[in-house]
Amino acid sequence: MSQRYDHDAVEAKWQKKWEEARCFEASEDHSKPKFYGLIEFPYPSGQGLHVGHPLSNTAIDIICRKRRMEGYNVLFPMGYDAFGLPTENYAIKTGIHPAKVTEQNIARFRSQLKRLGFSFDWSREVNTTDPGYYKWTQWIFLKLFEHGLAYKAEIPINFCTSCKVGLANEEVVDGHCERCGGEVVQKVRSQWMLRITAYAQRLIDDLDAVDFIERVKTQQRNWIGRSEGAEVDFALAGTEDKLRVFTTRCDTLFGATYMVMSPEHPYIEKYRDRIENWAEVQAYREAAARKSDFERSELTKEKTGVPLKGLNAVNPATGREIPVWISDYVLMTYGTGAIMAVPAHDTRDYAFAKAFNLPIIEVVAGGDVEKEAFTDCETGRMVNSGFLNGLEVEQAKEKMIAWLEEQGIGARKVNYKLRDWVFSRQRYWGEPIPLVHCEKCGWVPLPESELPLVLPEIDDYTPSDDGSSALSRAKEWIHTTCPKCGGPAERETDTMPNWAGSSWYFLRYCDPHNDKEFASREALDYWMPVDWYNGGMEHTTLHVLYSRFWHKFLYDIGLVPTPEPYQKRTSHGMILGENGEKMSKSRGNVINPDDIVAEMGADSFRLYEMFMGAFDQPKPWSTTSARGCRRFLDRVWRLQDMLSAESGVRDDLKASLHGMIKKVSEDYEAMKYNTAIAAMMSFVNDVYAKGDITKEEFHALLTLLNPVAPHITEELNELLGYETPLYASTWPKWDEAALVASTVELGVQVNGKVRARVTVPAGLSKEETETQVLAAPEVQPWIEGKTVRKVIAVKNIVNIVVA
RNA sequence: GCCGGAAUGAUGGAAUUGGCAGACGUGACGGACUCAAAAUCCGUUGGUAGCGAUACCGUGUGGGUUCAAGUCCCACUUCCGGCACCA
Repeated sequence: MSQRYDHDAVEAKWQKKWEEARCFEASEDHSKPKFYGLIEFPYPSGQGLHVGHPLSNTAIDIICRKRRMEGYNVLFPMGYDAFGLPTENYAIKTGIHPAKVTEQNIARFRSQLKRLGFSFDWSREVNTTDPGYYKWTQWIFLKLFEHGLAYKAEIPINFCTSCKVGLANEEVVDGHCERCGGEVVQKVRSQWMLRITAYAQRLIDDLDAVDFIERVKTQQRNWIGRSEGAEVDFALAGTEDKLRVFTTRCDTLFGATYMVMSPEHPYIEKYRDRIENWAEVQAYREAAARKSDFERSELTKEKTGVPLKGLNAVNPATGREIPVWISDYVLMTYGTGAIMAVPAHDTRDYAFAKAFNLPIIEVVAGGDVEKEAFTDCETGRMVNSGFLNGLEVEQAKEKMIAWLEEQGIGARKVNYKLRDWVFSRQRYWGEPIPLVHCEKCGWVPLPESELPLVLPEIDDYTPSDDGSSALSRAKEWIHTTCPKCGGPAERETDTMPNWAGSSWYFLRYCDPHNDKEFASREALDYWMPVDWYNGGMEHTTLHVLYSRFWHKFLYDIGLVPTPEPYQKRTSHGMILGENGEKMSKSRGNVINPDDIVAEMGADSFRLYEMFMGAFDQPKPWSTTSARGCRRFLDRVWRLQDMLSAESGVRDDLKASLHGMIKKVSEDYEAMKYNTAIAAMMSFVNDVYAKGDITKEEFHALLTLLNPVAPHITEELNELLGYETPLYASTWPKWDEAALVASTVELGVQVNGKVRARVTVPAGLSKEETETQVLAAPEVQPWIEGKTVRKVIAVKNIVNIVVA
């Protein structure tokens, strides 16, 4: 009898062996085909790993282990995205330097990850807070600056009142800070911005060339929010000025009965003297300024606004004067900050017109504008619209654009919802922005020789009361000389957001110890692009979009070989608590991976996470189900007591074995890990029913199971007497011929209902099958005395239609 | 409101993409082993009726297409994600 399966001993043994053999380190032999598998490097929080990390990691670990067995040179690296607020907040509280906290947290993460047996290439570990790494983050920033893609702007930013830090739009969730949940308000600050909008169209277009799961593509497209339309100039009566608007419905121009400007529109100040109700206007603007973007958009109900008395616009289509209003439903940050209002065909304009009794003119027939706005573009026909009358909406748009261009008062225009990326953080624990401000020369980049610009040692990490970072108090560090003129200059005290280091880390993995370049061109040519990248959906509009943008920029300036960083992007579903709710400390339903590993071992844990359900769907945790996975590994372990005296693959197991090889091979590739594992369970059940297994059959099973449960399978492989460890073995191939059984059981339907089963020899033609089935005794009771109208034989089904 | 995803036994989930619904696991029940328990092994387990073979019903709801629908079409309901006054 074999010994009991002792997961601790087995797993420790093999983890040590792998480390000593360095068998998962990527080779620099560039003649072999490569595979670059990637998972999002974790933020090393104080809490350690949660159950979601191993889900993503195991999924790609399986693919990487399989690829190695298929002969690929595999790069599967790991690192830490370690700049960020929780560490800094902890430092503020305790006074311990964030670098020190980071180091401790990384040590914990590393040991947890090693305990789970992932086949990472640990020799390539990166850490975004290491000056040797962030030197290159700063370097790339300088390249962006050099090419005009980094600029400083006075803009209203999202400001978290609790973190005292500016946030990108992507980091604001329901008017609250994504990280701490604090209230977010608008604050005007001078901020570094990255011109991601310059890449908006390419970020959409190039999605066609990559293999991302569809929901990632759609979500990115929606976030970028392309919309096609036209810009149109409306003359302001009695002035030389034009009020420019953006519209997607220029076909409805004849129906524009008033205009609305955002309360921040510069024309309001400009025409202050003409505005007769200035006090009222000013009061409205002040009230709007006090509201955050969130408040302004949250209360979708009541429309508010004030007319600008004394200022009228002229509808260029009708020549009529129409009033100009201001309202906070028009955003200064989109389009031109002003709109033409067509209440008959826009629901917001309709609500506004109803609230303030403004005229509603129908210009697209087909709805009932007495009741509601008619916004359908498919069925309507133009009316009350001069030269557009009778046209369909799409035709009318084209004709209107042509007319506008001819008149010189408008043009085709594409707008995007995507905004430029607010890149400054008023925080200590981030990459310093390597620029200095000189009175004479303005913003001057540091020369490359001065990189990395290292964070200075300070005692107090708290942001300053004026909202600037703790760095603003490091006077010695701040005061420097201008690299250009040698005069006195000051360093930038804002740091980069934590998305900076993660925007290019996959490049560093290709050549992580290079101190001359961020990565050698040779390494990049060989390894890039990432072949398969798995990560969370929450990063779709943040990290994935940002890193695509950086990568495209680096491609444009000739530093990387591919226009896209990731060839394939997949995403896992969230693991919920046992009660089906999201895991959280406050709900008290958090599962700690350490506990599970201690109880049943890393292999069982990995196996369970892969077996739980569809990889991309959310699914609840169940510790009892996890124990079922442990039970399966116990059954596999005991197969060593069931070794047959025979050898080779026996005929009666051949179909079952090859079926399993095929199923597992294909299902791994499709991330259908749950059904792959079910197939192996079925095979083991077959073996138990049969009573014994040969060494060769067992070895095939172990090879297939190895990517999911690497430790136990290596141990059994060794116990079986195989000298080559599984990690150095070859992935098995299935034999299609072996899959064909000698007989097939057909389900026989009569009028669509299964009535009988008939076993016939395999490989019969359709006609022969039909003849045999109609003659089969099991079928007779159902067709006797009836007319057989039709017989359909498909796959394993024969349907007989009788009357 | 818009864009995605989902709804299948007590339960997590399968179903070769139109072809025998419920694979595999959990739980439950029964049996074997044991002085006993645990562990293990072997069964049973969608519902209703029947001793039974069997019959009828059954994939959120209502219609439809088809020899055949969990799968396709139309109209809904509920839940989960994302976006949201984007002109």
